[in-house]
Formats: sequence, C-alpha cells, structure tokens
Amino acid sequence: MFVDNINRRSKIPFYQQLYEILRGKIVQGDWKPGDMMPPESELIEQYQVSRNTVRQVLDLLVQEGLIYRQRGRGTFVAHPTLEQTMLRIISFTEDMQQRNFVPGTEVVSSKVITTPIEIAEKLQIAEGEELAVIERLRLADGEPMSIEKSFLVHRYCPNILRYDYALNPLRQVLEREYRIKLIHARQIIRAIMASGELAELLKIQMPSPLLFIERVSFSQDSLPVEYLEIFYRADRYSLYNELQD
Amino acid sequence: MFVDNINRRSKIPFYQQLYEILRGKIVQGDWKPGDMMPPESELIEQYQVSRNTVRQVLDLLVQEGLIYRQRGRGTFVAHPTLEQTMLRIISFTEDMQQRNFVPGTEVVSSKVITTPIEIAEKLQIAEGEELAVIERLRLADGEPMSIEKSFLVHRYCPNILRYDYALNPLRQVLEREYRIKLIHARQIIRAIMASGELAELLKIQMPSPLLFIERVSFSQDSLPVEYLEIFYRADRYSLYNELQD
DNA sequence: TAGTGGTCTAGACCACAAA
DNA sequence: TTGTGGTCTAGACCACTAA
Repeated sequence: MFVDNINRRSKIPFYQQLYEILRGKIVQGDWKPGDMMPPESELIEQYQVSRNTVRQVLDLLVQEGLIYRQRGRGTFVAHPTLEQTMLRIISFTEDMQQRNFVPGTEVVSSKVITTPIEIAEKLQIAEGEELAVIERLRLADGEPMSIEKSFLVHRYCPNILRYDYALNPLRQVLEREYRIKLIHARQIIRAIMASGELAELLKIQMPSPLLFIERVSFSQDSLPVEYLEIFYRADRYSLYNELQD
Repeated sequence: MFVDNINRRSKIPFYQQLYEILRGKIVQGDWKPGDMMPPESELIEQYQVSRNTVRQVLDLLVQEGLIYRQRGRGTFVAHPTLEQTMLRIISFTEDMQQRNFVPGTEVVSSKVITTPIEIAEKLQIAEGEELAVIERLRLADGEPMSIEKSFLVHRYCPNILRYDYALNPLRQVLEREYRIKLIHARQIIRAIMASGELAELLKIQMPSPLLFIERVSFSQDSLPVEYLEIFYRADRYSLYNELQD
C-alpha cells in the first residue's frame, strides 16, 4: 500500500493529495468498476477534510471519467471506456490495456540529428539544434499496430539514447532521469496513405490508409519537449469520443 | 439584452442560471476574447450569490474553454480555438467558419429506407423500421470537403424529407418542426480508402485516404435519433485537440 | 500594498433512492 | 425514514501580480 493520508504540512493542496490517493485506489484496483465508493461523509471523516474539499476531488474524478455519481444512491467506480484515450495523455501500454490487447515494443532506430526547420518551429527551438530521435514499432497481441517517431530536444535530456526503449518507457526515463514530466499536449489527427517503408514495417498491403497523429508535448515548465508522429494501422485502430451540446 | 439576474424563486439552481447569463455575454460578444471578466468579488455583489457559487460557474466556463484564469491577474475571455470542435457538437457551417472557409451544401439524395441490422443496433430500433436518409455534399470555398449521410428514425420526424436541405440546416428543422434537440453524441474516428463513388463526388483521385467519422446523436430525452456518416477529404480536413496530464 | 484567484472550513437545507 | 449526493452560504487565510 502507498501513502494513504494527507500530509497537512505539505505545500501540496489537500485536494491534490486526496485526488492522488483516491485515483490510486481505482487505478490499482483496490476499488473495482461498479463498486460503490465510500460516501462523502466517510471520506470527510477518514481524511479529516471538509465536504467542499472532498467534492472538489470527486469532481475531478468525474471529469476524468473514473467515477460517476447517482443522487440518493452513491458514487461508483466507472467502467473504463475508450473515451479517456482522447482527452488524457496516456501511454501506449495503458491504451492497449483499455482495448484489451497485449502491448509490445520493438526499437526500429535511434539517433541524434540536427533539427530540420519544420520541427524547429513546432518545438520552438533553433534550426540545427540537436534532436534525439527514437523510432519504435508498437505491437498489439504480437501484431504491428503503429509506428511512433519521437523527436526530443536533446539539450533537455542529454544522453537519453543510452537507454533501451524496448524495455524502458520513454516517459518514465524522462521523469526519473531528467525530471521532465509531460503534462500537456496538442495534437492533429489526419488520414494519410501508407508509404512503402511504413507499410513494410506495419505488415500491410499498399495502398492502405493510416491514422496519423502529430503531437507536441509540453513539460511542467510549459516548454515543448517532444514532437511525436504516430502512424496507426487503420484496420486495427480508431479513436472514440463523446460530444456535448 | 436578455435576462440578467437570478430568479431566486425558480427551481433552476443559481449556478445554472448564472452560467447561462455569463455564457450569453461571451457568446453574444458583450465580452470579447482577451477581455477581463468582472472579478469574482464583483459577480458576488452583482448577482448576490456566494463565492462558491460564482466559482462553480467559472469552473464550468473554464472546462468549456470559454474563459481562463490567471492567479493574481484576473479571469479572461478565451480566444476561440479549433479545440472546441472536438468536444462540442457543432454544425458544418460553424466548423467551416472557424476554419475560415465559406461553407456550401448540395443535396445528393434523400429517401426513405428500411433499417438494415447494423444501423438498427446503433439506433436501438427494430430492424425494418423506416429511416429517412439524407446525403449531402459539403463544400468549403466551393470545393468538395466532405460527404454526410444522415440516417434519421422516421417515426420521430415524419415527413422530414419535405424540406430542402441545401437551404435548411437539418438540426434547425429537427428543433423547430419536431422539437428534437441533439444534445449528446458518440463518435468513432477512422481512416479509410475512398470508394469510387465517394472519390467521384469529392473530386479526388483514387486511391486516396478519407477521414471517416461515425456518429450517433441523442435527443434531450436520451433517445438515439440520428446515425451520421461523414467522409472528409484527408487533404483538406484534420482534427485538432489538446490533452492533459 | 491592493487586488486578484486558489484553497479550505463548518455549517445548512434540499432532492432523490431504497428499505 | 435513513442515507446518499446536490446546492448554497459566509466566512478565512494564502499565493501571485502589478503598481
């Protein structure tokens, strides 16, 4: 078990601490989909915070789609949906687990290049600065699902290529070794035709369509750190979301 | 000007009333992008509600992307972004205006059919029930942008095909003539290859990829009313969104 | 220093679901 | 009737921005 109480001397707000605690219980499966959560009164008692603070935390979890509330009945752990994929930054591993695939990774190449102008603009750096490039083939149940090309500003994470990204998640290395957390991203979604090179890696016939995502991710300091290109096999991958109003 | 105060005898919660009021001022342009909103203290004074209630309303507007807050500086009206396209149901006309295109529409066909089983499932109706089908070619600056095929449960909107959908927005007819408002939708986004028929209508070469959206829209009574297929030219259309966490 | 939004408390009354 | 979440109040202190 992890920390399960609020540190009242910490500079982190109570509601963020409680959010991490409750989210952990859901993500780690202490509370399972469909389970009723402790009622607000109990959370107030257990964590010694006010009702407003508890409700602030529950609001966040509702927004995230992890729980839902029913007036008069209680608060329940939600069944996971693909919805969450579209609004939160999640890892390939998480994404595949939600889709009931076993994830796998092969590194296709990794090298340092000088930044071409198109990417320099997206990452707001000078043309010619060094970029670390990691190209990975992503597998689902052993079959190719997508190609990911990561372009990282090398100055922020020197020597990052010394790790093996078939074994280490890139985001974990960034967090643990370089204290860089990617907390915000902007992406564009397109349909494209597979090039010969991509078709070969993804084991698909030509011509075939791909779902193509270009994403720029920002660190906790609001610096653009990574430009990512993902090429998904259109026969295996689609996006889902919900609209309001 | 519309209603600009809170009806304290209404059964509608204060925060919902205040939300409508403030949202109206933004949408109708009383407050323009970049403008500072009145500080919380002023809203409390003017509308005679507590700070919590004011903040509940502002939270909603922040979530919707209409405003943003800066600690120590104030609360400001946000500049519209394509972001909103991905999370709100908007019309083709609105979408094109945001993208700085002049929208246009041609009706390709309209007819009544009996529901095939795949669509019956999506709309939760019996196989063989009547569907009104409207197929429209959408233009942007006079050039083909997309094909939309609407499948409507005919029982909910009898005789809907008597209107001309080159002139009348479908959603407007549904609202005005049948009191059906589409307030919620679920959609799946894929990449596909254009068929010969679609390629011809969209004036593109074969083979070409398309961005394909399947959407089921629900009325205010939570009934599925419309199944919509949209085929976008991939060379002219892409989706944009932002991710957190 | 004055004014802003961010966090937090301790109450209150209500609406709804289930027993 | 009891227990749940939904709405609302009137305060408090803090952190940040700009003058």
